[in-house]
Amino acid sequence: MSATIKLTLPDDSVREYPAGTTAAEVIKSIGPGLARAALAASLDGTPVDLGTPIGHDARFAALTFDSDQGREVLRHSASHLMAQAVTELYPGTKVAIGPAIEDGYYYDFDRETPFAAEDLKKIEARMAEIVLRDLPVTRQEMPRDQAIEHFKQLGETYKVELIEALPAGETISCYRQGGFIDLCRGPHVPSTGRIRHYKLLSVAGAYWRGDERNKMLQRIYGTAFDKKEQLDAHLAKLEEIKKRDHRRLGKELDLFSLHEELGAGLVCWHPKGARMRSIVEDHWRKRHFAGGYDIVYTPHLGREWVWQTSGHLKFYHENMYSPVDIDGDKYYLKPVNCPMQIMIYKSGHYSYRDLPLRWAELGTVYRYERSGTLAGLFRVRGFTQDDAHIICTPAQMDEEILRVLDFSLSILSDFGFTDVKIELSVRDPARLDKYAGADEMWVKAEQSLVKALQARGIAAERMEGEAVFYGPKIDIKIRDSLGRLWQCTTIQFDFNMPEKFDMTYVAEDGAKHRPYMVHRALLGSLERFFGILIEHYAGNFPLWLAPVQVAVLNITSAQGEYARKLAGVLTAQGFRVTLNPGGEKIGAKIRDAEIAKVPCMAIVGAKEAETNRVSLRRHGRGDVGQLTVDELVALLHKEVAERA
RNA sequence: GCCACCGUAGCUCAGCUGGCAGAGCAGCGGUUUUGUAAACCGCGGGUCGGGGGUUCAAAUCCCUUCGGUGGCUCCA
Repeated sequence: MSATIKLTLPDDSVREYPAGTTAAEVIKSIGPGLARAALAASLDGTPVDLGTPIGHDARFAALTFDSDQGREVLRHSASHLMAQAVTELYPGTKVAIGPAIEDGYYYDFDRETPFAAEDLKKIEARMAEIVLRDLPVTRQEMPRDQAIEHFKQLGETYKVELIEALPAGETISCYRQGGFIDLCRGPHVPSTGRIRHYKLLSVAGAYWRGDERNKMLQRIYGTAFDKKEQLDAHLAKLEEIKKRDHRRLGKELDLFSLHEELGAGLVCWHPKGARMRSIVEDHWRKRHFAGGYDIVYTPHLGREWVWQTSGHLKFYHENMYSPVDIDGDKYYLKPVNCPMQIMIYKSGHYSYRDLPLRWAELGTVYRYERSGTLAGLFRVRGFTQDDAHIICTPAQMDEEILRVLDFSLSILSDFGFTDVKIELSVRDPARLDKYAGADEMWVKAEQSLVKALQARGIAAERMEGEAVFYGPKIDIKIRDSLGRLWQCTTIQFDFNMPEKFDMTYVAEDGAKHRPYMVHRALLGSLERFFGILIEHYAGNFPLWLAPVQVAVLNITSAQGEYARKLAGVLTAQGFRVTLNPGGEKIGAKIRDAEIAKVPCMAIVGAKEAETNRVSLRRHGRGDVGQLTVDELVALLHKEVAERA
């Protein structure tokens, strides 16, 4: 080992230190501010403890909370802190795993009595104490056998199981803080005092290793931040998410309902929600016709033969409902639309000149989802997919994929979603045997998907092994106004159905060939998409989507006639208008309209009635001044057209 | 499906360790005619999610079932 080592910092500057200098000392030499912020360090990209002596040349970086790795270290340390508090408060509790996750961390515990909300407060208080103790967090390595023995003696059977799963001969690292020792790869913050701003959020059940055959453990979720403002902002965001919850807004704005008496996961669209849905559907249809699609309708159930042929009875049986008996035949509610559309295809003969076919459908499907997974509009048992199937020749494939990608992104942007994340899911190269369809088809299909993404300069994340068994796919996730990602669009090749149903077309050579088929759901499910829209806009819908666009409010009943006429003019212009001619004060009428989140309030008193004008008040913005009725109509038309 | 928690009027919620079901808003009937987020008075409304049990007595305790919430799991 040389006496000095060279460390390359992120700005590419190189500094020399005596060999064996610790990461903390290096950071201290860079600057006191950085030393205060540093949670751990990174050596050639690998995170290490601040106390690690450095013995060789390397790329070096301090890890602060600003980096993903730094955040992970702090939160992982917070999970250890929580586990220590729990084991101190409730002796005999076994600890399982406690990783950092997006936005926080959790730890799974095995304890007879469940944790109550009060327990979280107690645990938090104990965590605060341990922080004050400022216990050093130290790393300790031991051979595998010794580690197993050690945790056996502690009665930590889950840890023993974890270590046993590690390869033989591997050195096991543990981290100790005070009397608490945990199996852990690390790194961690140097002492418990370094964890300052944290909060326990919820308790939930979780199976050991995520397998429902295993014991149900108790998981406590928490989060941790480096600065108080960050934690406060995060908690404020959680509050905001609660406020925007589509289940709450759906009720408040009278958009939809679910009923115990009707059955779980079945949605009733109220007039206002249905109005919005019809606007979404109308736009969707208009764009599809303009985009070269035809629209089809198919039934809600079909005979056993269809589902046997498609393979759903074999592979998707758990998600399908029991059959209905019709004249002694079994009919199943459809969980997907494709077989029905294939029936349409099979009713004719197609030549290569007829392709590509682009068939879209708002098809209502029924899937059994386990009761615990149901959630508002996001996970239901009956929903309408905006499904489409593209049937094309190999030569048309590239163009069709590019076209459907452009089309999807364009429609998502119509609804205000321009920030998207795209994933390309391909085969698991290690398990090529578990996929349907010829190897050549997979290769070509994947090339089409890649080419389309490249043509648009889209950096998609490649997901090895995430393809469904019947074909590769592109998924588009949209980012909402709170930064959350929602998967909507999926563009999937299907090499299975054309085969199963023996779909063919006659090619230039006069022979029958197998067409390529692509499934595409764009908005996904109308129910779910509606839920996303509600939360994205927090119920403050843009004018073109708002179920009620204008509330006409007269100041006294003397303007009743003028108000009625105005409402009539706006309605005739195609706007959605309500009139509140009642005897309340204008303040009360305005309040009602504001609470209903109506985008425009047309307020008319004596002055307006005389001059054929209105006073326009915008939701959330207040009075924006007077304008003539014609000006109002023009303004509304313009705003609707812009979908602003 | 599993674990925890929850279910009281249309909505939001109060009702402590068992002792005659409450409030605000909404609704309805009046009065009020009002200038940018709540006028006033009055009235009606509940088998306390359903079923069973314990008890002299159950919204309250126990069992069961349905539904919801947070997770786990699954997602052709």
